Amino acid sequence: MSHSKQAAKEPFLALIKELVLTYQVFTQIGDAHIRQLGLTTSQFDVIATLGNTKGFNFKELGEKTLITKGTLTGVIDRLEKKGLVQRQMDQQDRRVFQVVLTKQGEEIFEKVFPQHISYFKQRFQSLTTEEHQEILTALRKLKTIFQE
Amino acid sequence: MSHSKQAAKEPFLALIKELVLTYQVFTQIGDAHIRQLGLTTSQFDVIATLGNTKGFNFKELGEKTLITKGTLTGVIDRLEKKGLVQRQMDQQDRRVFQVVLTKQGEEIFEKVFPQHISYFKQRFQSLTTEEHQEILTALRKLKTIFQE
DNA sequence: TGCATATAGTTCTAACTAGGACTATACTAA
DNA sequence: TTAGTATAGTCCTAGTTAGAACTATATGCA
Repeated sequence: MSHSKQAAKEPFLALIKELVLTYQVFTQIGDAHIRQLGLTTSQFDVIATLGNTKGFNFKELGEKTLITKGTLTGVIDRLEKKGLVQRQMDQQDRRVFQVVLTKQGEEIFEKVFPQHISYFKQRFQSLTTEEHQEILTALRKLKTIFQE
Repeated sequence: MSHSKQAAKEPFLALIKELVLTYQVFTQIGDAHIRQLGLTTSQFDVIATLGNTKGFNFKELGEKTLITKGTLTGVIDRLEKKGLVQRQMDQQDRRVFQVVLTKQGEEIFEKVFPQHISYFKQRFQSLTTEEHQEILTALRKLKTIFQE
């Protein structure tokens, strides 16, 4: 969504543009950091979601990471090939796989996740609690608009 | 970025999560609408950017649409194949192509762009000018944090 | 002029993306 | 039991994505 030349006429376009830019900047610095750690964003998300849990099936994992099922199959394939996660049969329902971190996956989680967290945490130090709350409220309001 | 279970401990994660969700919801409804019109988001962005202009070269187009050059080549290729845009030689600099809408591309632009705009415009009606300004300010603040 | 460096766009690779078709399994109601 | 329907995950397709290597052209400086 660019439309910058229209933004004067339609002020809401400036808002959308700002959302896109903010997200873009966020993912760029986040992705760069994660890539340095040898993972993709999706792979990191999966590992972060599975960390400190007993695992989730594909459906749950997809809902939590916002990765759609078709994509998730590939992401899990690659993580499994790297030895970081494992598919486990579900006894109750043979259609279902539980995805769990391997020992190696857990090590990565414990090393990489706090690192990534603190990478962002620093940047948020400058926000007051009030500002934090304002931004949260603003984002929720915006989200609601899109959901109407 | 999921990390929902950590959000209690690290409040800034809730903020990040909300940003991701908001963006996700926005792109989902936007993309769905654009897809109905037979275009991808990137293709739409290019057409929307080129509309009512004399065209842009790849560099300018990339900056405006936030599409990186490597990706842009492919997007333009496909739009060219559809007959919606055209590469034009630049007389001054033979490394440069100007990308312009074809007649057919302009027709699409004139039909589809206002439709898409109004699709979003409706949803923003409910915002007061003040709320609008608050959200804009919040997004800018958040973006600045990521840019530090 | 002629070399060094910069820039524009293309190509390549690995991965992600949504959506829909597909397969296997489970559930539900007659 | 059996037919119909729902669900879980996979496969397939077309497209996007970033980044890095590459080619062609331009520019700046000696």
